[in-house]
Amino acid sequence: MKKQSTIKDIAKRLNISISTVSRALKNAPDVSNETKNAVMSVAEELHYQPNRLAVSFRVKQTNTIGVIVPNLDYVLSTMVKGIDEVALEAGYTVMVCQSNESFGREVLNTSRMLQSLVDGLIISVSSETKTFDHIKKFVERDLPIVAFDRIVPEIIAPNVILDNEYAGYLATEHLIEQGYKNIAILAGPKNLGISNARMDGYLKAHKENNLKVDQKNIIHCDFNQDYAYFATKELLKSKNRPDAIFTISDRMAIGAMIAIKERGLKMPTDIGLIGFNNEPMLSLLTPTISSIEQPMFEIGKMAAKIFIERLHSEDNSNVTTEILKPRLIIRESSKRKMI
Amino acid sequence: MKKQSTIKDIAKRLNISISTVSRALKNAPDVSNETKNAVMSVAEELHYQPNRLAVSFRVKQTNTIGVIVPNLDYVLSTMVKGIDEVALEAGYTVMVCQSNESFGREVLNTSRMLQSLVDGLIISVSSETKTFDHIKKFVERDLPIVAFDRIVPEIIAPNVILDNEYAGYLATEHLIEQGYKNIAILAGPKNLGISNARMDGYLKAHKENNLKVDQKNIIHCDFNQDYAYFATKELLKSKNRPDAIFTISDRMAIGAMIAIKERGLKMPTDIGLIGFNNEPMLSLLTPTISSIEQPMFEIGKMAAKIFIERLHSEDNSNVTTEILKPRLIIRESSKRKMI
DNA sequence: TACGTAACCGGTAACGCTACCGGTAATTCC
DNA sequence: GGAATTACCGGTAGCGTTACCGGTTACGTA
Repeated sequence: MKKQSTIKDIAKRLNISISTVSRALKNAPDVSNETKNAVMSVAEELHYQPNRLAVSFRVKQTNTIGVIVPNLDYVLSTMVKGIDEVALEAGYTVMVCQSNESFGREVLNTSRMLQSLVDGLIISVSSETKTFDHIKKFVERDLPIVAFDRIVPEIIAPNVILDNEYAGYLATEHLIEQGYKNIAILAGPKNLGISNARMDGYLKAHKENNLKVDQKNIIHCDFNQDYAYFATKELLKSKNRPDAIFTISDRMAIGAMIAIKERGLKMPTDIGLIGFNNEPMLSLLTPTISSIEQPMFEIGKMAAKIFIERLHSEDNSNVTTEILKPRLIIRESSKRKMI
Repeated sequence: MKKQSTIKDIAKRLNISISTVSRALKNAPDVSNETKNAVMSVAEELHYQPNRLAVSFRVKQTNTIGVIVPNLDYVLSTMVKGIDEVALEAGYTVMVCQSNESFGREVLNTSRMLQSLVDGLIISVSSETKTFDHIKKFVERDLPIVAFDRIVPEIIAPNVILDNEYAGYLATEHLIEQGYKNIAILAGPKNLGISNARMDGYLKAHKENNLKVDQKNIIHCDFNQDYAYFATKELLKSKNRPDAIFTISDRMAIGAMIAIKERGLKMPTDIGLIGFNNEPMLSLLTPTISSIEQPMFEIGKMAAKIFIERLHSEDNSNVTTEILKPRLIIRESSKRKMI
């Protein structure tokens, strides 16, 4: 381990005090330009790199922001890229950790980060997360938190999320408008907020169109292709089989698609299908699959923006929820009306 | 900012010295069990959390390992998950940064990390990276480095990579074995190691089978669906059009597929196609597309394993290159021989 | 001439923790 | 019974940096 040069070295070299060097380095007003220049050039010469650890320790600020996500799939990794974008811009380093959808892992990550490693947290909670004590610890320490994608109780932290209800509404409304009348929804786990909100939109669209909802058309299953496959298979067996399916993720849509094809049904004529997230592959399948697109990058940027605002403001009592709008992407799988 | 309790608080509470508390907390042998228990319980009571920043500063070790990747696509994010896995296991925190394939961003990230934030670096360099001074700085400071996925000159750091030449060989050999004779390759940028290695395998397979390579069948283009699409379109126009295409990424395979379909050619009869990475969507396309699978998770784990070994060993002069084997996944797009 | 005021700069403490040295009391050994 | 060993524990320095409080010099101003 070669010795890193410090401000002390610079001071010794110039026969000035370390405090002057420190001030010169940060361009303080009470240092003459002459000494500033001298310091700068010696710093250059010695390849001086400030020891961020020492600084952070001293000023109790790390200038890094912790990001915890359940995984790094298409959606989340794009959101993280958004966070990265504005964080870097603002001079912060981002520390990304994955919880792997595990509550324990999430708690571990938060507690490690809490040990003075980060100035705050931007988090998308795992699907297992039901309690929020680990997050409250940040609040108690007055460290800003913002939640994104997956919601967290508002008392605890501001949220940046998609308008999931509207998204569900949009998808369902589109199917109804295309003449589908017996629409099933492959929802996520029963108590997952993100899933329920999308289902609310589904219900709302039915109500507005005076269609009644068959409870058998509401399927709760895991966010997962295989589950969706089996669920769809079951659905299609029933005598009053649905004529359209709305899945709350594209992966689930794929599972549904496979079951539909196996059954020999044609999309969109026999049955309609619409997914969620608009992953790029959807336009490559036959038929191409409709989906709901969310502004992932913007959600990430917004989360980081709010985070940094809170970091710089004294009063963080106002906890807001930022809701971004989705967009409906119509493709072959759900478009049976010709214009 | 509520005051965090420190070992000083614990010491005061028990009327013992801070050094004893420090030792008790880390279960040192020269502290009686009695005081250890007392310390532990008071620590619990005060919600004591060690200040990792102070510790890291003091012992000049952060216990975090920096990871820099060009992006977080399917392949890289799985590799990162592998790194995460063994790092967490070994008690390290992982700090992931994206360079967005930008050299400038990569340098920025490395230099920030170098400011005593990490104990070393696991990196997959950006495609723009041609010089390695920013990485050498780690070496100069005796901080371990390991490169993965994208290779780095061996003098600088050990590598963990796929056997790209063998992968290229495997794909090409398979196409030849299926009776294709005029095989094109959509390679990456001209000076990208990863791409050239795969091309070497392509050449080797030809040589071994006494097929000569038509230079017009070697196309260099960006790692990108659109480029691949246009390149393929051109290829298919030529009078002696290829009867098979090997692309060095799945995204490129998709681009090629679209061009092939547009041209009205059937896979695998008219033309064969094989991609690279085995992204999950390939099995959903019609036809399903063959590909080369790399052990992503294992590469990540291996990189982290080697990294940690180097962290703990004194002598890091032996710089190795770990080469993992790919696997050929045969699907419809390239299988025209019935058995 | 005396004094106020900039303009600079230096000294020191402190952040929380650990490493090291040294000390005391109790126990063991010949 | 004296020396050596063991089992604990305390004091202190210091990691690199910044914040704070002073101090010195030079220059105006009355």
